[in-house]
Amino acid sequence: MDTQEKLAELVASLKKEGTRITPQRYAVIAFLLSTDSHPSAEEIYTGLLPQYPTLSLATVYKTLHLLKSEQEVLELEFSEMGNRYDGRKPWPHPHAICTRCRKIIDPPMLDTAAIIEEVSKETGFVITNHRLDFFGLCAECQKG
Amino acid sequence: MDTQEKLAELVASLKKEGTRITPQRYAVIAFLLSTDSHPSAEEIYTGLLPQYPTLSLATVYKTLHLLKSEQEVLELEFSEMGNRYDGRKPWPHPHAICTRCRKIIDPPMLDTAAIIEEVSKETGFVITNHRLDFFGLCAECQKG
DNA sequence: ATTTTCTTAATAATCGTTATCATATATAAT
DNA sequence: ATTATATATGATAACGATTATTAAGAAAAT
Repeated sequence: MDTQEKLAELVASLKKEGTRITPQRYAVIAFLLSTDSHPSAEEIYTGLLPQYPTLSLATVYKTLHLLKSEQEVLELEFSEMGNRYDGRKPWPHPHAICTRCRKIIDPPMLDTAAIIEEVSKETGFVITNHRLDFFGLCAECQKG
Repeated sequence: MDTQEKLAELVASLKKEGTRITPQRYAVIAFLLSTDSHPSAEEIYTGLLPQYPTLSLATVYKTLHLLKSEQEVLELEFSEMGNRYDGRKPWPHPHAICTRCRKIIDPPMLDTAAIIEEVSKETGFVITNHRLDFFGLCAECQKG
């Protein structure tokens, strides 16, 4: 399924639940589905500002919350570098994060299900969410 | 090695590097080594206040930074629930976090080295740090 | 003892995020 | 198409955890 299809589907599903699709919301959603870069709220805001000069950062945050409540965006909380958002893979998955250029990429899937099963057995927890972050230097930043 | 030994050793090592061991610093370090509860800065502060009524929260933060720079405390950043600190196992390791009572426990070691090796190969990153968090309900909170 | 250097306590500043609220607008009903 | 009205927007204030600032205090060096 390509980006356009995903966009249409997501918008339709939101509409069905009674959510109004404003130009601002549409723009934020389209932006999120257009990139693998895990943008921050600020980056979404400044990225859209040229085309939506009256857009408010508050609206970006509100749209992100809306999508989060519908499980349509993954929020990665970082206290140092601010939160980042993934609209393409809005489910928990591992990330590799470059501490120099702050690039975030998705490593090919590890067997997270097996790991979670093990932790669950060892701790007695019912695991409902996870966060697997690997910090280091990306290939490009190793050269510089 | 018990807590008292660890405390003496850590204090000696800090002293050797020219760090002054003030009563406040000693108290924060002793508090951190006395618990597996992964306390917040605020909890350390309020925990010590009865015995150190003039203690400042800023001093707690500064001491935590000092220990972090010496790799003697592990800082777990959470933007929602605030940062938590682990002075007993100050190296990266997995955590199981109860989303209801906010308890944090250490699951018996997974083979994190193998996982990191795999991520490193797949991404080309040099991995220098990691954060493996598993969120859910602890055994007690499943009952309530 | 005096000087220098480091540390503390109190509090102001910071910054990403959230809340507030008057105005604007998407949608449904007419 | 117009209108009604519930909801969303934009501007900005408030928030809260952390960090910075700075005058006063304590430890070490001379």
